[in-house]
Amino acid sequence: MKNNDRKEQIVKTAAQLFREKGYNAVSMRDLAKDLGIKAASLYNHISSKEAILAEVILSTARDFTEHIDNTFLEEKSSVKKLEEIIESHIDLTIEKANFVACLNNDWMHLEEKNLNDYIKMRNHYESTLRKIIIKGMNLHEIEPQNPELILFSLLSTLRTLYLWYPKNKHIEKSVLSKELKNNLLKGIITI
Amino acid sequence: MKNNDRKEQIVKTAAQLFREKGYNAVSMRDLAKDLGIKAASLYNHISSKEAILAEVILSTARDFTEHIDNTFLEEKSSVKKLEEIIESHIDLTIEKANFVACLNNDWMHLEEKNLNDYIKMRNHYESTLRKIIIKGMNLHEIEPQNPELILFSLLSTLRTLYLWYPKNKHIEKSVLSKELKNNLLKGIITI
DNA sequence: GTCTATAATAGGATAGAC
DNA sequence: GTCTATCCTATTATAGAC
Repeated sequence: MKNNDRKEQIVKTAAQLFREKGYNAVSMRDLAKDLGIKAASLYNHISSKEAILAEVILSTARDFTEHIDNTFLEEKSSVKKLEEIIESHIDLTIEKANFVACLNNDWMHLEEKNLNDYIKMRNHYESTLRKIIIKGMNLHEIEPQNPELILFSLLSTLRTLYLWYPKNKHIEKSVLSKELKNNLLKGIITI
Repeated sequence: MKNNDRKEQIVKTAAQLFREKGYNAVSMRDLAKDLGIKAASLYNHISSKEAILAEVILSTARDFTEHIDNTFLEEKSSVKKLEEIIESHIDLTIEKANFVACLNNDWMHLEEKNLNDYIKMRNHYESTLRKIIIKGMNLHEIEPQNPELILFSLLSTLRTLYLWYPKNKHIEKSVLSKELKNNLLKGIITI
């Protein structure tokens, strides 16, 4: 097996285990067992357990960052931008649920430098979303409310979609997208 | 110090540490250190680390269960009941944020029997809330949508309020309550 | 009720053979 | 690239002195 395939496989399997049991409850022996190798062999592909976590979380954080940066720059209404953001969360949740779950649950187990990078990206994400909300408010597209509360109620739902989706896989993505937008936006959009 | 005071103090301190670092990242030495005693002394008050977690989580789950059971039995509209449920989440989050955080993050580290009890209570909670939503839908108080999605988008926000509140303590509870109800319900209530 | 000492186990990581 | 063997440390929990 080529080195990079193996590494990818390790990271992917780790994401699944971390999601199920939490980072600290998964041992390198557990991970190796799931891959059908011995724990020592893992270190030919990765430098440490934390490096795996960093790969899982930071790659996913970069995905989210890229999406919102693109959306931010578009020439569209704020409401349309919020809809695109909702869609990007649905897409990423469906595409890599275990990675998104890890990002949500285990970021605090990153060490120094990786933790810093993650927090920077998260702050950037929230601040970009905040700008979109406030601009929408100024242009009377969005109800004048506490923007922090809107930011929170939106993100809290989008960030935990990974908990809900597996139990409701039967729902069409297009239906989910439409209903979730309705659900989250109708409360904050001027009629 | 009386035995029960000490036990309460242990559970409360544990909840704070679990919230900050996650159950598995907190050692009995860490916990003892915060209490100014040695790890071995903890076992005069509690039987195991997991028993502390169970106390934290199950007591909080019982609080939530009691609240929703009371609300369910009242002679009020479904929307009024949802407002009461939102309020109970705000109250419990403010009152015992660390406990609520643990319940959300560390329930999967409960063992056999306690895990079972927790999941039973959670299922009961969700099924009661589901009934309220569906009744409201039948009475045309709530927009006809996928009830599972409404259930999820409500709960996802209410359950993670503990993440948001500490950063926004300056907001008046009455304002938070009013704006959050607006935010969460206006999207699902018939105009 | 708290201490010291220690048992028993599990964890991350490395060395070196193949 | 994977293995066995092993190091070193950390962990939960108990025994028994004070």
